[in-house]
Amino acid sequence: MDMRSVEKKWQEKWEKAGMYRFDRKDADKKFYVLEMFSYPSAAKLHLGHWYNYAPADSYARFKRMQGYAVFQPMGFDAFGLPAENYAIKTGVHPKDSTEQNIANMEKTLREMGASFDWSAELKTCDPAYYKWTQWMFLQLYKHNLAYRKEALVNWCPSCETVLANEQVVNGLCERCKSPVSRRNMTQWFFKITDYAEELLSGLDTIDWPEKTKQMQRNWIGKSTGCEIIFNADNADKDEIRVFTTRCDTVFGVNYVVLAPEHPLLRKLTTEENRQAVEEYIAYAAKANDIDRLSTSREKTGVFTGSYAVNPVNGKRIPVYTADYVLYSYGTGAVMAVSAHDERDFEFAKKYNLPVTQVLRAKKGETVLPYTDNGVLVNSGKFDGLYGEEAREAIAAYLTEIGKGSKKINYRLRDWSVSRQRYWGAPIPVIYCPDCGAVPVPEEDLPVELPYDVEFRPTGKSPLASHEGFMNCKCPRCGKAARRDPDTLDTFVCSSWYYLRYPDAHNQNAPFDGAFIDKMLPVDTYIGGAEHACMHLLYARFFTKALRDMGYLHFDEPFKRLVHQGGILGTDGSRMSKSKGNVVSPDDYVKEYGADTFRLYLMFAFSYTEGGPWNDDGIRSISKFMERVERIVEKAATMPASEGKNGEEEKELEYARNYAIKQVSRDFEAFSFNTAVARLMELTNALYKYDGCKEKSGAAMKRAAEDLVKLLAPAAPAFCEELWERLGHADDGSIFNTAYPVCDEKKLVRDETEYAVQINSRIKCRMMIAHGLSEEEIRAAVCDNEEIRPLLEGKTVKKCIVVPGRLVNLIVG
RNA sequence: GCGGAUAUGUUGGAAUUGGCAGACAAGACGGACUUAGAAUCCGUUGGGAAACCGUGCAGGUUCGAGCCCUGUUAUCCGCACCA
Repeated sequence: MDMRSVEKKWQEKWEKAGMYRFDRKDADKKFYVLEMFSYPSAAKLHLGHWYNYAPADSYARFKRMQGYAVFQPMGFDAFGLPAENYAIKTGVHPKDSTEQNIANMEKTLREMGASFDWSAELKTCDPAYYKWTQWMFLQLYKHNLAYRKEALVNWCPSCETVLANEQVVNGLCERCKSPVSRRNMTQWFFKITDYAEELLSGLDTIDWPEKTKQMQRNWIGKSTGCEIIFNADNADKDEIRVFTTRCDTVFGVNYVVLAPEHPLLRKLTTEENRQAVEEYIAYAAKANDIDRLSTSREKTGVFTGSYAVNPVNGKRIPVYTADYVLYSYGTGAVMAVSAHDERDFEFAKKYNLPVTQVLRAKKGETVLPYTDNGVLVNSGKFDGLYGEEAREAIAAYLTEIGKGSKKINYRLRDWSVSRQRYWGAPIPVIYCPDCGAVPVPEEDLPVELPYDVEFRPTGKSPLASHEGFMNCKCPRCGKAARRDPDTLDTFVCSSWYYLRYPDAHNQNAPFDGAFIDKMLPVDTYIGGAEHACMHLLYARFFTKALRDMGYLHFDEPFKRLVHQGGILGTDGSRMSKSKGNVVSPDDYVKEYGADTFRLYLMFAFSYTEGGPWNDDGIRSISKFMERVERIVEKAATMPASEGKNGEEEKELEYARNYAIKQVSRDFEAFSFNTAVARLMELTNALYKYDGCKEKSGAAMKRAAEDLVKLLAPAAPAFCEELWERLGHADDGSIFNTAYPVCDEKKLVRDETEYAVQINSRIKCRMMIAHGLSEEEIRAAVCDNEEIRPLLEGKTVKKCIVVPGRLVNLIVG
């Protein structure tokens, strides 16, 4: 078969018939399959795109044949740094290069033969789309979920922009790998922390890979403990609040530590210590995140000269500052219990601070630092209590004396969304000298991104130097005002796109609420695991926030999530231009056709595992398809007479029904490689049957038709063509026919081969008729001519029968 | 350091979740057809002469373990001074 022209023929037919266009009337039997949309970074699809989209499309086609009204849209996450960096390098405007890339990618995506509903296509850089991204910002602002504050932010000196915490990897910029430094800037934040608890508990309600859920749990980082107030021993009795999960050790506090950024630090520093503390603050600010994050880094710190009072025993303890305490977590201050915390212990040893033991091991020796649960000692009336019980009692006591209370802390921090870059959605806020920050009125949206902007980085936002953009009137008082020169993090754009697709052309709202409630959640979402703590968390946050605003009525955006594995270079490492191990799909597609390539991708890897690229088997897939074509051709031309339903025909029927059952199951589980294997078996069975003397054309055709149907999701154009040759030219498309259903009765054979074991060792195999009782099976086995001699002079103590599998005789 | 995953023939990978390990392929070898074969079809293919032995390694539970438990090693991924 000439794959290229057959593919073209069917792709045009599908297009013309509008086959994959979702009909709103079908919303009650909808099945929303979504693949993560892609960034239009390259002119062509790379192997990763194919591996993500092609098998996922096969899954969508499978659901369609099962009778669902499948909605499978595609679009482009079109804003972002790479286009801008490319522009800086080459001078090509981001809008132009992005549009060019999108046009090219659309073309190849169509050539892939995927059943996307292109009528719902969206591009995040389109004003018709980002108008609503800006609208989202305004809603969050209106509901106190967006706020502006001066904050220490992650700053990438090379990209000259702020990065979200999630975009900092090991202290390096996720994109350009330069060391990230910290800067104080006024930024917009989304209050994702308001949803910390629900983002955590909601994970138990969704069908996601356990690994990904665990990553989100760790990222949210819930920890239950106690906030305790240590009053400074000064005139103001300043309150130093610390967070601890181990309030059972509070009698053993040896000192208190403030993070170098802590607001109380300068106030508590005495004159004679001022110079040392100032130097330390400067030292800590300079240390970049790589140094700071290293656990092996030696602990440093300086004494402030001040003291604080331990609320439980009145002890006067020194106040230090040290950068092993993070300002961004908890209260930015900790109580140090040298005897029962490794870090505090190390610090105390280094600076010769006392170590007060307040816990002892229940059994055996207590070696300091002792950090496990222990029995309290030197803790006044709490002596003798243990672990959780001790913590409860002390927390109650602290509450009683007004010096603390139970507290839950999260590691999750608010999401910083301002970016000092050009190629993104402008933040819809105006700064008026009199009114301050004023949101742009909804009717004035979108705030359009101007084209003629100097985007070479200067450390300032490129938009800041565009006077036409910046100058405006205050929407409140009408005075001259300035726009926010920053753009939104592109993750904002991708946090709600799945809500836009079903209603992609709505001009009056981001989506029709009633319709979206019918179409969402996404039934199956497919994409890479690298988004675990970013996109997938942000999208959940947006859904929950919009729900609480009343715009939609479901709790989670993605019911089921599947990650495709990564395809590595032939050398086993990640594909990259610098390593020169990039595999291009184009040549394979040109030589074998898209269907063959798709089928190979499904067969050669375990979908969720991926692995190093290897094209050894692609010829065999091509051979397999030719084999299918030949046998289908043969079945199509045979006279369709019924046969005598002999043994051979029963075997073929068995193979046909077995394939139906297994392939359905495997597709549902994204176990495509085994599904293809079962189809190869069915093909082999057809050839075997074809070799028989007495064969029935009808049985042959039945098997061939089901083979083509089962294979159709994986090789769509190829199977359309075969379906037509099987005499269904008038039916339209194979994808409008019903998926085969397994007849369980055909899977029951008259006899089954059992393995026969004596004392768990296999001795022989024998055929046992279907429907015998365990007693009858036992009798048959004992009477077997190979088994009988082995039982002589022994008694059978026990007989284990596993139906359809084996019999195990325990003899003594 | 913490958390998660993975480890199976020469190779990619299966194993109905505790029941015949190695499905389906690739590769190799042999045969048929052929002037020819990189086409097609059909065999063989974990080790061992055999009893038997074989799922990273060492134990355990069980009639029975690739699968469960304990320990251990290697690789990958995520988090990492989170108080």
